[in-house]
Amino acid sequence: MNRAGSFEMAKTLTEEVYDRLRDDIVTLRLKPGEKVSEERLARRYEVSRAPIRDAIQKLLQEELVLVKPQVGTIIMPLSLIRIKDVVEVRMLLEPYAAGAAAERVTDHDLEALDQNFRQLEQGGLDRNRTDEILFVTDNMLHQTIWRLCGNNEIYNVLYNYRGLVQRTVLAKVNPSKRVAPSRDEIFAIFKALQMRDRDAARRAMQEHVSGILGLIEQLIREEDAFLLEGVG
Amino acid sequence: MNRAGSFEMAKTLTEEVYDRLRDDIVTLRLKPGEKVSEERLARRYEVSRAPIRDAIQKLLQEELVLVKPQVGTIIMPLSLIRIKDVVEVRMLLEPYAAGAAAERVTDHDLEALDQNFRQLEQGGLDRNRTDEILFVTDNMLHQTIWRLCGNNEIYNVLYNYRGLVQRTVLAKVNPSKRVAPSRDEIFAIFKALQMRDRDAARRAMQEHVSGILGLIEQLIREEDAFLLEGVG
DNA sequence: CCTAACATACTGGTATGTCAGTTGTCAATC
DNA sequence: GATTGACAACTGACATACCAGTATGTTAGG
Repeated sequence: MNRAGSFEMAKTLTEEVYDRLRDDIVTLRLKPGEKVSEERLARRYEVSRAPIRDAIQKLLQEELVLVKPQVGTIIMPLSLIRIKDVVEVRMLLEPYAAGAAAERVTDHDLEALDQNFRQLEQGGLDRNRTDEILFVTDNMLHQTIWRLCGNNEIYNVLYNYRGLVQRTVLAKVNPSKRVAPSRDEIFAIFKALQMRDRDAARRAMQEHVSGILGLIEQLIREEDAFLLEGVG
Repeated sequence: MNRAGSFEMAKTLTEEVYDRLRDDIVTLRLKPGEKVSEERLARRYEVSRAPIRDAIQKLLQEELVLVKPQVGTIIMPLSLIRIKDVVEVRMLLEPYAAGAAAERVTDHDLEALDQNFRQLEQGGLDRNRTDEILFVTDNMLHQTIWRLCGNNEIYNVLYNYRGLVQRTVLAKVNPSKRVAPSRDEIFAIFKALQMRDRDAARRAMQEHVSGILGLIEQLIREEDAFLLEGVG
């Protein structure tokens, strides 16, 4: 059911609601901690409460919402600790996945990635556009690796996390700080894939996720400092 | 919402149905590939279709069932390939978890585990009873480690897999083959926890999961051989 | 005997109504 | 002024009814 098949049959309302709701959450149109209700959502999306309930069940599984019976449903608050846990899992899985993918990547996959990287290199674009391409490229690289690693469970686990990470990045990360290192990191991964070098791919991915983990840890420190400041 | 809190409030019907349905699946009372229907299940458990649907959503997330719209719902067929993927993920996560747990385990946790291991050692029990205790002990050891590893996401991922693994073991594994090595393996893990030895715990767990992986791979080979035989 | 149109039974998807539990309000009470 | 408790508003849990899509058996036509 995962790993988007070439083209989908007609989506059910549940799926449609799920997609829209999920997008509203990860793009922060629905804010962390915000209270929603099945009925209001039903009116908002102009469907009945049934598909809303089903969609919320799926979001519950991704832990993007929190349901308290008889009280309400809230958008899962951001938790840097939780994101740190997620990134730690990625740290354990993704280097292996990258290594496996290096041995399985096809020319077609490499070509698709190469197009994005060429856009990145030519430069001359304004900052926002560069960041956007970087974001898309990074995403594509990761998802390509998940898909190619030959282990569908790894794909599932990592795929399910993508919303959480994306939401955190949008909410907390000042893009300007992180662009340069990130670009070098993912480029190194791409190069390793091109050379079908398992070890190099593993190391490059390890480096990359370490970078993300370091960023998260720094954010946690900043948050702690802010909280202490508030008290003092 | 995970990590069973000390005592639960009144369960919702959905939770109750989920528990019963899940148990019926992992104990093979509902057989892999068997077709079920929301309405029949509703009659069987004497509830309406609503809680059945919610429960099925949860089982869908664990991939214990497969839902085809307008066609039916079937119990997820056993797939050794899939289990192999699952065990590979465990191979990447559990050694780390065991190492982390070794540094966090409390005397209370050790005492609880020790009780089980003492039962195993004294012997003099019939085979079935020994296997049962071994099974329980193994389960407790793993879940203790997941809980103690300090990373809730690792816990969640591994916890979600427990049904799939259990079902496969029940369906495919001839217990007599596997008892002795498994006992030594988990005992080594326990010892490492007792000594709070991170590296030893990691290695012992690696060994243990390797053993399981080897078992699965052997089962796959046997299945292939059987299929080829059928053709020849 | 085969094929294709059709009738039928069954499925999950969806809409809607009801219910019991929770929460916040606000007046009665101390 | 603080505490309490009745009450109204709102929530998700659950029941029920209906719908549209799918599979399958049946039959008319060749």
